[in-house]
Amino acid sequence: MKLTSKGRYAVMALADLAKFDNINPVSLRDISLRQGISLDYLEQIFSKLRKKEIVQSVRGTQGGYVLNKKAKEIKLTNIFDAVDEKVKTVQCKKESKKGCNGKSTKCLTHNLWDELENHINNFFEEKSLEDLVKSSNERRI
Amino acid sequence: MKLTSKGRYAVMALADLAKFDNINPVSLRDISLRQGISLDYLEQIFSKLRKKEIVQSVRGTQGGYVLNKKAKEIKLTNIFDAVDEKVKTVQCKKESKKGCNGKSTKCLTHNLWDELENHINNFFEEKSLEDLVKSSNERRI
DNA sequence: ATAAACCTGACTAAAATAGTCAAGTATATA
DNA sequence: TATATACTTGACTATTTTAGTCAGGTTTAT
Repeated sequence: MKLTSKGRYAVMALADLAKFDNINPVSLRDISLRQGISLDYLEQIFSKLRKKEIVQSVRGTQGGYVLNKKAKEIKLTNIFDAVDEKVKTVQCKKESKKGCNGKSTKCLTHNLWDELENHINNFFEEKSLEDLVKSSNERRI
Repeated sequence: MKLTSKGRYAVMALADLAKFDNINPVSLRDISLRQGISLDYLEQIFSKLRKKEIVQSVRGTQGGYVLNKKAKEIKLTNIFDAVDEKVKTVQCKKESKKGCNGKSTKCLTHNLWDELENHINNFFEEKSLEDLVKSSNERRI
């Protein structure tokens, strides 16, 4: 099990955005340079973030992106969700495979995966962008 | 982020083994039939479990596998570890990329991934095979 | 003897990942 | 108004990972 770059990049980019988000929009080019992420790839990621209304775009020269909500209100779960990085464990019900068809022969570990999903998602739901930026500032002192 | 079949199968197979582990070894063929997992794939998985001393093999007719420790002592973390399914998030130190070389320009989210790893691993470290089998029995009543 | 079951390594099709590339459109500013 | 900056979109692709299969073994209870 691993976290993919897309999810990591999305969080890194937004943390960067949250940190430098004053009045002016932040360009992807700046984020690309600061975080070492390909500009083209960032564009794909921000396209998704915009569709889910996590960021707003400002076109033209001096344009860029701004957060669409307060950093406090943007939870990690929203970010991962936007870039299709939800935690998935099993889909037992898909086909009535041996040992798990949702009925009496429920698979031995069915509930385990549910628990695991909840456990991980709880983490993502508690953490906000603000938490990230704060803790990075604290470390700076 | 998703859990792979290899990890799931390992846990499912061991839960099955723990449940039917009396005196006689349990053959992979039985597990394969009960859990709907390819026999050949199970063999690959059990080869790893054996190398990490989670199970013991009994060769020959009437052979199979038995747990090498008590179900209570086998934690999920041991299982995932054995089949190379450890949770990995980032390896910032690998190359001194922009924004994270382990020094002052530590990447904004570095600590987040550490926290996440710990959070997930805690879950795996707390759960034992016995917990799985128990809860599946309780549900049966 | 022989069949059941473990054991090993090589191979592969399909999917996912991590991008690149190309061709735009919008707009602030000189 | 020319132009450079920056967003926008969609198609394409190389690489890696996953989830197995396949083909050959070896061991041992009966």
